[in-house]
Amino acid sequence: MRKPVADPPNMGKDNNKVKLRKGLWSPEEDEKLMKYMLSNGQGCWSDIARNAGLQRCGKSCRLRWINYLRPDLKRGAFCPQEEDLIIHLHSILGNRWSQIAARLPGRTDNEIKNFWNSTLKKRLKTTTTTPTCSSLNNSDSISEQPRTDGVGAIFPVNEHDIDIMGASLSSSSSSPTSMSYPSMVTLNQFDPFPHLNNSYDMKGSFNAPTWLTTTQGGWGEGLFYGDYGKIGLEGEFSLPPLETTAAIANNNNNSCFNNTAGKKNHGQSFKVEVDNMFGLENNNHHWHGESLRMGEWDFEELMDNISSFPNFLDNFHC
DNA sequence: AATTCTCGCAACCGCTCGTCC
DNA sequence: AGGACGAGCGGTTGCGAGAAT
Repeated sequence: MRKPVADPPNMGKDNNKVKLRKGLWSPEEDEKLMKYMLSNGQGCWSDIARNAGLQRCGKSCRLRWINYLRPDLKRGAFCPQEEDLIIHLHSILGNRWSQIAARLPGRTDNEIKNFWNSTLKKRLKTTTTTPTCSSLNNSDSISEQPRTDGVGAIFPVNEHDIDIMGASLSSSSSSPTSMSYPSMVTLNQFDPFPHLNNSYDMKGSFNAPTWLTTTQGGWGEGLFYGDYGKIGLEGEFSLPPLETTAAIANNNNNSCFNNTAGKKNHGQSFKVEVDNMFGLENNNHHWHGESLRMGEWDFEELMDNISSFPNFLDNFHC
């Protein structure tokens, strides 16, 4: 946080040389920007700054709107599902915060980035002290590989990597014993826009896409039961393994998180069939196991496919 | 009670990309 | 073609609050 910069002495004397304010936004500035945006909508940000009567640069206004004032923002702590989704998406996308944010309704890239850097990164790091996953630090070490063509993370390229990722994610999932979840009441009370479709139903179900579905060979128990009390309790569940199986593909209802017959598969290797996962089998993009890296994908197409998971984010209630 | 340390997060900075002229 | 401009993104900074000493 930064100190609000005091109005410079000459402010207003010369409209052409008004010094722009920096630092924290005052409630008055927030109100001005909010009112302007709600009545005029988005446009050229430098015009918005000027027309709204703000001594701010357009860039600053844009940031304030996106990160704080936007009515559809969800506020409060990240719920465990969001955390796991962030970890998973980060393992795929790397530090593409805006891409990750686009898949977390109501969350901003800045928020996710801060959360990652301040919380998840550390948590993942501490989990890597275990011998089973020491060879690969954490999802960071996956994602921060040199990029090709500006494309993000390197996909797990072999079964070992996938296992490691699973181990890495496993203990990163929040345990209810170590995290305090914000209460529903608190969040709703804090919600300045109750009329909007913010969902903070802490008991709500998380209908995951088909590719997250648990099967016999898929996710282990203790993971994503759709019941917060169960999530991560085992501390050793496996990563949504960037894979699916034919069985999963056939199981196209929202039965995920409810598999009680699943067995823990930590330590096991996954069969990776990314074609199924992203529906790429008709697009000449095939998973070649050992050698395929993220940079070789059509990134946008990949993300389109991720986005197309049925009812995923729509049913994502935290 | 005072001081120091640590952490979370709002906001800035610098860069890239796309568009327009 | 290339310069100007705006939007957007990711990295970084620095302040405030709470915890620890």
